[in-house]
Amino acid sequence: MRESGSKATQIHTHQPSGKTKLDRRTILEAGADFIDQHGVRELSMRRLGAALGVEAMSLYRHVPSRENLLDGIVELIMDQLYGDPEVYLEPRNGWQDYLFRLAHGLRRMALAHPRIFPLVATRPPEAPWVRPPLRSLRWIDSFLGALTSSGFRPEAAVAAYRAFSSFLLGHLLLEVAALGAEIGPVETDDGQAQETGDLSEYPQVLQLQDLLSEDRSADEFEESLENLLERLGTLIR
Amino acid sequence: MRESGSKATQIHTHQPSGKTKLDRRTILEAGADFIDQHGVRELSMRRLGAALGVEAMSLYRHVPSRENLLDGIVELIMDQLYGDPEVYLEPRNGWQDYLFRLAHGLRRMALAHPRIFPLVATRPPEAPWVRPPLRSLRWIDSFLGALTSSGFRPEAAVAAYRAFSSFLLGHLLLEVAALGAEIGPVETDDGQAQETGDLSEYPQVLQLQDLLSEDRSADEFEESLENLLERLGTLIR
DNA sequence: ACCTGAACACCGTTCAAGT
DNA sequence: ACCTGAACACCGTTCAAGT
Repeated sequence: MRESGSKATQIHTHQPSGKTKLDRRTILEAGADFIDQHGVRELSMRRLGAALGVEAMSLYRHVPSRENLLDGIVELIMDQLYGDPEVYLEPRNGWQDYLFRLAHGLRRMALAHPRIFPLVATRPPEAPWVRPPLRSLRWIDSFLGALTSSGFRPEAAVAAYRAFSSFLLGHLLLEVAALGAEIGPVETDDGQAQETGDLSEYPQVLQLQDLLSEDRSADEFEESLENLLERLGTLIR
Repeated sequence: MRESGSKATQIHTHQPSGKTKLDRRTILEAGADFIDQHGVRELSMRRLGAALGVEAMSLYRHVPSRENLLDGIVELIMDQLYGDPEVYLEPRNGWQDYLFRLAHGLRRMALAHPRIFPLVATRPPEAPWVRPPLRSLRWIDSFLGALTSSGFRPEAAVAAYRAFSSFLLGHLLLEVAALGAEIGPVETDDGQAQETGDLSEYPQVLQLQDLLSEDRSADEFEESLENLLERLGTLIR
């Protein structure tokens, strides 16, 4: 009956049986699990309560609303980045190594939680200049510090922060979207499960379909990141 | 009582008084208007019905579900790109001019409908290789044709399509998010209206706050696009 | 042929009541 | 102190009934 050390910081499956003490953290973890398995659309307060073996209304003792719950889940997932041993808060081998590790850490996070990442990308941030996917002040501070301490002028560091955010957001969102299409149509109970129809009107698409369907996302990520780092290098002076 | 030529292809405000014939197109336009004004979260079938001066259940005669309605709205907005006189379906002054115009056309669309663009970005596409924000087969075909006819090998054209999509998605999503933050907190009835708290733990952020708050999105777009076009140029052979 | 009323199975959220 | 039952005001969607 006893569960093994249940304070693990990673996301783990919560069975209805595991009647832990029900604090905010437990609820957020269960919520993240739920979205990983069934998608955001399926997540209701009642169902999440049921998953925790508790009446839905009990959640409101620890979480003020469903909106706040979603924000909390995004924050929880972002916090996993601190636990990633490959990612440093301070640069150790120059700013390129720092950015390289940060980018790959974020990519691992996105691929580990493909159904949560769209939330990371689209939930309104707490300030307009806090840009997804680097949604936490602590990481933004770390980012800017790493660059200014490496010789970037303030303007250049901020420009780098913006270019970095937009590159990661675009690439990772497309990558998890492609992944989501493979995972499950549970999210979409309607028309978009439609097969790709008649392509005869689209000769280019028809002819290049094999190339289009190929998955080159890992290589693309590497190449685009390398290009970005080079470009950012020109900002130093 | 008579309205001026009401077949206009642009989005226009539908008052409850304007009892048009209620077909799918009318419903989609009213839906787009509604989202522009109140955000997706506020859009319910009942409220959209009311906005059209009709009982909510009547909508189901023309639209199979709310999900399908949202997809239809995205499609409607994307179709506006065909009406943009600055954007060409066929290249007229080389592939760079073609891509430049296409990118700017998409940006105009995103900025005209900042609350709809996140839907363009995140709705599951009809095939995994159909990437937002270029969500239509017709545009993808146009894109690939423009590049192959300009000397891009098939692999290079596809690589360009991917890089172009990811650049636009990242940049435009961040741009409309920043815009949305300025527009209205109607979307967010909860905690995220919080003011930016104590920044004393984040010295870099504190020091660079003015730079961070500056809006440089138009310049950034131009510069990043130019850089992208240069990079794509190296793919020709 | 097109719209509607009533109904069903859900929601998020509140609050007095229970233990 | 923490959880619950019942209730409120909403949802999306179905379908027999109205015109």
